[in-house]
Amino acid sequence: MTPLISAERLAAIARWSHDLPEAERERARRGIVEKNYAAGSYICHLGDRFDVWTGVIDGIVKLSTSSDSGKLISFAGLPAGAWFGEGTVLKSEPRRYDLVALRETRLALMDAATFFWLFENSVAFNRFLVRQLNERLGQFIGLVETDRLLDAPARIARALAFLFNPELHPAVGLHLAITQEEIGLLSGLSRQATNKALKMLEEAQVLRVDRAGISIRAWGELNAYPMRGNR
DNA sequence: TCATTAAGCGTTG
DNA sequence: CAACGCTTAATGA
Repeated sequence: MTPLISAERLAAIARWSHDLPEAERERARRGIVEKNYAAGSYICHLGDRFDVWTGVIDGIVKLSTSSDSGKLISFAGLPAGAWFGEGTVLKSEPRRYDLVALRETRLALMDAATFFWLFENSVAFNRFLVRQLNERLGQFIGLVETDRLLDAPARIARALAFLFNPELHPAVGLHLAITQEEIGLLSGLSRQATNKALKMLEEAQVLRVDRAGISIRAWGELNAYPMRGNR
């Protein structure tokens, strides 16, 4: 049902594992199982205990929450190669948002004991964690900025820049298979608004829209959008 | 009034 | 068959 991850697969989706000495890498592997989730299904709900550090093998995971009034808020999408949840595992607290599989998704789940063992014993692992947290911090600062701009193309650009981030998601490359509907779900926009904004971004030469996917020329160009004046 | 959305449907690759 | 474009009716600012 939930088999241990193979060494090959771990190498393919976990960039961090490459930097670990063989013994540590094997120890990590034996603490990771694979699990499948159907499209649209919840991986966990806000408030749930979900004490695993999680890697995306395949598919896309959406982080979202709803306010008391029922308004939906999407944070980020996590594509293949992303690892997340270190915050909640470290603090051993309930999840602060819902996790939804946007499409058929396969996850790698590392149990908390293994995570803490690496945290206590592996220099390489900690180096990865610091780099990842630092990269995320920069992303979330940008998120606040675009939240106040409330500009549809800018919001889309931000969501896509997160997905394409080479530091966090090295597996993604310059092309990402994602539908416009999924992009809309991630950025909290309708399908029409998403389509319109994507065409504007295409017009601005920051990306190319192809069937069931998005291509970018360089991550920097996407991440820099919008470049109006000095603010 | 004008803009935006979800839903349904036709087209297409 | 799924992604996308287009139309339409509802919603609301």
